Amino acid sequence: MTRVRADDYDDKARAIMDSAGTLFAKTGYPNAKMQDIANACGASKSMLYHYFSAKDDLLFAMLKEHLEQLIDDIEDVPNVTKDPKERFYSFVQLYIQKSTKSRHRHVIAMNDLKYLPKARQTPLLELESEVVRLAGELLKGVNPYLDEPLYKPYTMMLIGMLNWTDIWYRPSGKIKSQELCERITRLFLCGFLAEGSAPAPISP
Amino acid sequence: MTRVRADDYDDKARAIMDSAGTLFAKTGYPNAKMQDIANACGASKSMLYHYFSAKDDLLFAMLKEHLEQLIDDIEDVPNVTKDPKERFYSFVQLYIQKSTKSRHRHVIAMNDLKYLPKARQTPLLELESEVVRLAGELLKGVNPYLDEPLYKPYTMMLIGMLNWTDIWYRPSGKIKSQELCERITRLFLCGFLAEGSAPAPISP
DNA sequence: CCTACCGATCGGTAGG
DNA sequence: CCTACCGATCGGTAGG
Repeated sequence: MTRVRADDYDDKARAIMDSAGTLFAKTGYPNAKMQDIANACGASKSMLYHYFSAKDDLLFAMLKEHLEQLIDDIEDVPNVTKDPKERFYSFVQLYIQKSTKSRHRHVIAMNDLKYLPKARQTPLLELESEVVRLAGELLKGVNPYLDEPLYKPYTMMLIGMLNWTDIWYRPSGKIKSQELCERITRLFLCGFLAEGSAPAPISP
Repeated sequence: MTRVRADDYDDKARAIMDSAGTLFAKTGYPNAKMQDIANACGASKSMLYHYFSAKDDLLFAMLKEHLEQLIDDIEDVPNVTKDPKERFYSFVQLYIQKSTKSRHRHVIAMNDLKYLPKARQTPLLELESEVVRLAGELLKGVNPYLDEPLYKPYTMMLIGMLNWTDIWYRPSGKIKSQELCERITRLFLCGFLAEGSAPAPISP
């Protein structure tokens, strides 16, 4: 009989990633000491190293899980509705109506990727490119009349607007997240649909 | 006769801030070693400490100068034109048509402020608030018909879009910076002007 | 006696 | 799971 991994191994690993995520988001990866993370988990430093053999591994696992989850969610958007504008709105919702955990990881993905060695950055950068590509597809669905090279800048304008909400927006404030989603969607679509030659589509 | 500080003292301090800024922007503040900065300057580490008595002082001086310059530039916008939409366009230009140096410092202000001790963060955060306040004033000029608490989120949508250009936009690419300024201005103003009750202004 | 630097090294810290 | 400790690193300093 070979010894098996404890049943709650994955649960504990996730709990560590959550505590570490909160800390990384608040202080930045280099400022967060392994001892701090251990304290935040109510565990010892050695216990941490049982689950993640290096600080980099912890950051990498956290970001990989986050980006893969985000991509899954975006890929699911077309199953929700066929209307391109509603798909766009669903995408905005994904970014704004996130859990605290997801918001933290998003901030970390933006700020702390550069503290990983190049070789570990690459697969994560590829996942980020995939997010951008999927967002671009959604934009093409909304307004197919632009020149191809223009979708990238508009995608980035949108993603910039959405990413920045992590910095300033607090769902506990006056503006409800639904209202913010609606305002961002209206603002962006109004300007984006006005671009390019947009002849009335011919119904078959 | 009292000895005076070398004539080129300020020039050299500026040259150090430029080299350090490039490094901080690329690797992040904690990853940039004083030795690396010295190497980038073609100088010795001791020389660095002659101009900045600590690494934190270097970061602080750089960000203070950058934010004060940015605020000066924004405050000058009303002198360029009276038309609110043209003022808005000038503001967008300030953010997009930046020098490499300014772009680097902007990235650093976003990412690395948290590596300063709290007491040194505070004055810089106040300068950042002033930038947001001034941007809000410009938005109010363009569309004065919104409820007061709504200007903050729209200001942040705009600033998010603008800040993110530091990440993805390369002026050397296909899209010229003027075109990007125009597209961002069109996109934002189209959606922003459609908001709120906007009765036709009565000409006197 | 000053400022502008250099080569060398110390004291403290953090990942593992 | 803890304490003790290492090898390496790095910000900051002292002598000339």
